[in-house]
Amino acid sequence: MGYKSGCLGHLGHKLEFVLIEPPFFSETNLISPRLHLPIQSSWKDGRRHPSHFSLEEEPNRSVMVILVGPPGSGKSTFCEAVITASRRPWVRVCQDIINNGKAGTKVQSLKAVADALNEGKSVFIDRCNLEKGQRADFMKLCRSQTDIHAVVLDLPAKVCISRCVNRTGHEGNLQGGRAAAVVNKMLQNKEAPNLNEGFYRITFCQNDMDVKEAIKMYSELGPSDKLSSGEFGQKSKKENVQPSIMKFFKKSAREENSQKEKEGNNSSANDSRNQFPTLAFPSISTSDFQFDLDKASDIIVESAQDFLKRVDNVRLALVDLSDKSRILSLVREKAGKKGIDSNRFMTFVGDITQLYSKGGLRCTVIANAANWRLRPGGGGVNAAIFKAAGEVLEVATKERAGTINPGSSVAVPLPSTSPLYQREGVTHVIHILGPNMNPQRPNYLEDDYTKGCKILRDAYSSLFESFASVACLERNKKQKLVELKERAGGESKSKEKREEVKSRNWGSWALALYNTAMDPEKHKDGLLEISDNLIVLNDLYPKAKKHVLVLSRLNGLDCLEDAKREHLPMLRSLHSAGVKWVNKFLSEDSSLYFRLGYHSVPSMRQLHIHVISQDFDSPSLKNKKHWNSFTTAFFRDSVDVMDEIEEHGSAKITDEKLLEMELRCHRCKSAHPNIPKLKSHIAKCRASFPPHLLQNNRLLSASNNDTLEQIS
DNA sequence: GTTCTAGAAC
DNA sequence: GTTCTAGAAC
Repeated sequence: MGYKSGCLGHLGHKLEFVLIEPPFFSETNLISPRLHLPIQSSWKDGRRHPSHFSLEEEPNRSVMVILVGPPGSGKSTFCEAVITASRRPWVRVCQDIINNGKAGTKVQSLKAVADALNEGKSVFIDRCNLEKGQRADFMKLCRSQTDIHAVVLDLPAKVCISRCVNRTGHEGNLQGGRAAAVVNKMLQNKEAPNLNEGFYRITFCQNDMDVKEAIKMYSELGPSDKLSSGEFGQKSKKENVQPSIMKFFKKSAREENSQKEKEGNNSSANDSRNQFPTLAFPSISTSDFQFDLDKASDIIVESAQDFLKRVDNVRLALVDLSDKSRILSLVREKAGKKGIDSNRFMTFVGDITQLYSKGGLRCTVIANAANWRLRPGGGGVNAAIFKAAGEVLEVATKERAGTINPGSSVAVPLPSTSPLYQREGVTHVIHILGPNMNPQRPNYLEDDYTKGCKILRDAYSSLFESFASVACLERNKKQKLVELKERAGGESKSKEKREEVKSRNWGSWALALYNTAMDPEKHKDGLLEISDNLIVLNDLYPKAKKHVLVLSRLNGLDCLEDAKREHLPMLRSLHSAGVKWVNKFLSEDSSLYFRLGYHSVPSMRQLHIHVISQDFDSPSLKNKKHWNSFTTAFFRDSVDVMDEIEEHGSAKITDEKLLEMELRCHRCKSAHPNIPKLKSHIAKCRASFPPHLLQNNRLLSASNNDTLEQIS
């Protein structure tokens, strides 16, 4: 680990200190689903799910101290003084040095804070934090077992300025003459912390004496101590500066948490987190099939983590009946260690057939630990689900499949007449069969865990993939329903609307490709290939080393949304032309990788495939929209588009909101605070591409044997 | 789609 | 002070 830690003797106590320093914040460490917390407002609520509270595990309460003060107010000195004298494990997160000793970003700080809190450490947030908005993101990271404090270093501006002017070697490089201007400007926008923001305690320090007292107070705050709540030391209320320290007993923590647990379960029906498609699943193979719990829990956590990295706006919940469940606690522990966002992957104690009615957990899809015949009975989850869903599930299952192999799954839409649908809101049951280590049951693996683990991995990956496609279908259905309602609501109005949508207003700049396609001879310069039905040209502003457009010449086929079954021959020829150029480029530089695809909502009129190398090494790639248009689901691989149109008559168009997503490396999925940082990362990232891209020839490379075959 | 620029963030 | 983003204009 790249942080320093150690022990110092202090009054006979063991003292631990932790100073964050590079290379702890290397880019690879930024791979953390938890980063969604500050970025994705939809998971604002950072509390752990009620089912995550367990009496034995409850750690001492940690404290998040947000320091508030301009440069020169002595924030760093404050932290260091407390950390060297305290018995509590503290982490100081200082944005000025977080990036390999240099100034870093807020996202990096947020990540460091989240990590420290996850480890049960207390945190000093050493940045100015003068405005409410600057504090808010950090406060969102807080979980229920952490108290948020503010220490306001409210010293006279001239004191701060003179300290800045006189200091040398400041971490944030703010020193000398320009400091005065910066401090004054910052103080103009100062918003004093308020308890309403969510602080448990706020300590104001008006002078050096106050600061000393506050340092003493925090230094003496032992691991299980708790300061009293409220505002202290504001203006001249000196009597409150030295607050009483009360012992915080574990017992009271337990009581509080069990209370929270109750409240959580009752109110979670309206919980905003319930709006995401959620898959509830039992642990596969670990009960009747006697699969090793430790191995199984590893596989569950890894599979879930991998899935959640790739798919947004979904949740997974591992469910077991008993709160003493060994598999639940193993998974909880391992998921915690990996820093998986517990709002997206949770463990839940309850009956999988009554999650909503009894537990308040809305799960649109549940998994069934099925038998190979896909028949009811046998006891356990399988019997319970078939019983709760009624006969209609048996019928619906039979329509889909007769039997199932270990390691695979079968998704069955649940008829709306099923009680499970009506009462619990379950739209699909996914049957899944895992490996069997029980000699009494079919397909006994004779303790071959190499095979067993592979099958279990396959089973979970098949389950999660089924869930993803089900969730996607449901989402589209809802959208269509809304559209239908709108149309029924006002035929004349909606007619106009549709016309408007259909004849989308393309700006003059958006017609360049259309004009070229209609009259290529006029725009011959720079065209790589012209035929009767298509044109290939270099993108005027290439976003990678190689970036060409394969343009349809069909008038009226403006964008992906317009592409229907009758256009399939055109789509196939565009694709083949693209693959041909990929092969040419690969023969010139075999180190490249390529993708061929469409933008869900293009900026330029006239249907075109982007053929783009995956280095994204280009000065024309300048902003978030550029990046996300090629690396999120906004980019629709040509192979998928052809499959979808063949199967459903049209291709899925993804939401333009994807373009606003955080910046993630397209290979290792690490998050980055801005485009320059992202670009320097991707210049060196050599992680393998996500598994999804390695399938179905979505990614073309010199080593891809099928590349050549695709031309024919 | 790009360019320009105000202002947010540091 | 500088760096970076996001929105307007084209």
